[in-house]
Amino acid sequence: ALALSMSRATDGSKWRFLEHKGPVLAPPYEPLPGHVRFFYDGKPMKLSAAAEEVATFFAKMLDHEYTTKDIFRKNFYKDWRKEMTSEEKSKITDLTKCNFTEMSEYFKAQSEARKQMSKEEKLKIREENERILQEYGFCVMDNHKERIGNFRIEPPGLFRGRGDHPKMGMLKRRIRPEDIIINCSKDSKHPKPPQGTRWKEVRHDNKVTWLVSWTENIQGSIKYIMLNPSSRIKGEKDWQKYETARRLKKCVDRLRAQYRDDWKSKEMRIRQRAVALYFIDKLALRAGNEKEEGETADTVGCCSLRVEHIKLYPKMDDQEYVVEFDFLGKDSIRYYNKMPVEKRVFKNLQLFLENKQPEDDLFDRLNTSILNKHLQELMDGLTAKVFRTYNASITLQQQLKELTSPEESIPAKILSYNRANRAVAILCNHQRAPPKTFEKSMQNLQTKIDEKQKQLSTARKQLKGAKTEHKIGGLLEEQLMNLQMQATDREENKQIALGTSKLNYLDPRISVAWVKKWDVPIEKIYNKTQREKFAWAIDMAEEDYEF
DNA sequence: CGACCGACTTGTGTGGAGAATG
DNA sequence: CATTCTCCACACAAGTCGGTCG
Repeated sequence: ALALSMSRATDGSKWRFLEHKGPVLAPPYEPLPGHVRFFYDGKPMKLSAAAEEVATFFAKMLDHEYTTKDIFRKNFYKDWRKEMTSEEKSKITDLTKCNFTEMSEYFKAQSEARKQMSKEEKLKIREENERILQEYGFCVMDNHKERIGNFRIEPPGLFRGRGDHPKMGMLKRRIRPEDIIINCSKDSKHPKPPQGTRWKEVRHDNKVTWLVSWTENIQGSIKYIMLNPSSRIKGEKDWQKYETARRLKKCVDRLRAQYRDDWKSKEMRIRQRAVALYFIDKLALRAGNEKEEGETADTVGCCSLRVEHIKLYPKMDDQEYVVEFDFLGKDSIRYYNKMPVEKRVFKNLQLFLENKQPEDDLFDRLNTSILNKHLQELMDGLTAKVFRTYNASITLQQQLKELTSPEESIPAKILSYNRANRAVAILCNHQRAPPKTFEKSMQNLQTKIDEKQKQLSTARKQLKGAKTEHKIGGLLEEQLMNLQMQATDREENKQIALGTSKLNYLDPRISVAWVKKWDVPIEKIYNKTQREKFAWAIDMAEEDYEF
C-alpha cells in the first residue's frame, strides 16, 4: 500500500476513474406570504423578490449583535441596494428607517413550528434527507464507493467573517449551475445540470481531488466539493503527513542545533529566520503568510508578527529575558503568552526592534516562502506546519507515558488521556468560548456528586456488618469517583477545544496504541466519525507503536 | 522576486438528534 | 411523556503552501 501510494504521488495523478452526481443546489427563494410585511419609515412597503430575499437574510440575523455594527450595516446596505429596482432604490435611502421585525418574527415562528412538528413529519424530512444523501453523497473513485464531504452548494446569505472583518455583511450571492465546474472522468456518467441550465464547465483533471468547484464572490476564492475524511484519498494524505512529522523527529536535534547556531550569524536575514523558527518550534506558532490589507481581518502568524505584538522584559518577577506575545491569530483567536527565552534570542529581538514603529514587521527580512525554502533544504518535505504536527504528536506521546498509571481505572485512564490531549490543545492555542450552559452543567454535575456522596454514607450506615456492604459500598464509591473525574475533566476543559488537535495534529496511531496497551475501548477516545477517519491507523497500529 | 491563483488542510461555532432526566 | 442536556455532523471561514507569470 505504501509503495502504491508513493507511486501515485510521483506521477501526480490522484485517480483513474471518478463518477458522481454533481452538487445539490441551494433551494430557490420562496417569497414571503403577503401578510408578512416590510416597513419603511413606518409604512408597509412591498419589495421585489430580489430585494426581499436579501432583506430576509438581514431579518434572520436581527438578534445578532453584528447587525448593529457599522461595517456590517454599511456593507449589507450597499449590496442590498444593488438588488433593488430603481423605484426601490429611490424610496429606500436610509437603513435606520427600515423595519424588518415582522419578517424576523415570521422566521422565528417558522423555526418554532419546525420544532413542534409531529414525529411523522419529522420522519418524512429525515427520510428525504437520507434519500438525497444516498443519491448525491457518494461517488465512485477508482474501485471504491466513497462518501463525499460537502455535496451541497452553499446557500446565499450575508457574509459574516470572524473577528473584525472588513467585509462582514456583504451579500454572498446565489450559486447557479452556470457558475459551477464539474470534475469527473471522461468515461464516467457525467452529472446532469438541472433542466434548462448548463454547467460552467465539465473537465477531466485527475491531478486534483475535487469533484465540483465554484468561485465565491466575497474574496473571489474557489470553493470545492471534496471527499469525506474517511476516503482513501484523504486517509493516505493524512498518513503521509504524519510520516513527514516522524521524519522530522529523526532530525529535529540537528535542526535545533542549526538554528541556535544561526542566532549568531553575521546576516540579519539568517538571524531572523533562526529566531522565527525557534518560535515555530517552541511555541507551535503558525507560519504566518502575508495578507492583503482590507480584504480580511487583521490577524498574524509567526512570519507576519509586528513590533506591536511582542514586548520584551529583561527581568520579570524572578525570570530573565521574558518575551510577551499578544496578537490575534487564525480566526482572530487571541494568542497571549509570556515566555522566558535564551539571552541570545532576547538580544536578537532587541536588534530586530531597533528603529521600528509598532506597525512594522518584526521579521522584516523574512516571509513564509523564504522560511519554507530553507526548511525544504534541511529536510525533504519539511515546511513550517510540520513542526506543529510533530510537536503536537510528540507531546501527546510523552504526556500519555507520563500520566497513565497502570493500576488506575478505565475512567481515570480516560481522564489521563484527555489531559494529555489538553496539553497539546494548550500548546496549539486551541481555545473555545466557554459553553453558554457551562456553569449550569457544572452545577448539575456537582448536585449529582453530592447526592452520590449522601447515598454512599447512608449505605455505609445501613449496611454496617452486612456481608453485601463491601459490594454495594464499592459500587457507589466507584460511581462517585467517576462523577468526580467527569467534573474535573469538564472543569479543566472549560476554555480548551480538544477536537482540532485530535482531528488534525495527533498521529492517531499513538492513540490506537495507547487504547490497545491499556485495554481502553476505542469508542471512549474516538466517536464513529473519528473511527472512520482513522480507520487506517486502527488497522495499522499495534500497542508498541512509537511515533 | 512578488503578486496572484489554485488546491488543499485547519479551525470555530451552531443546530438539531438523540440521550438523559424529572 | 415532556423537557433539558450533550454531543455530533455540518457549515463554511481562514489558514498553509506550491506553482505560474510578468
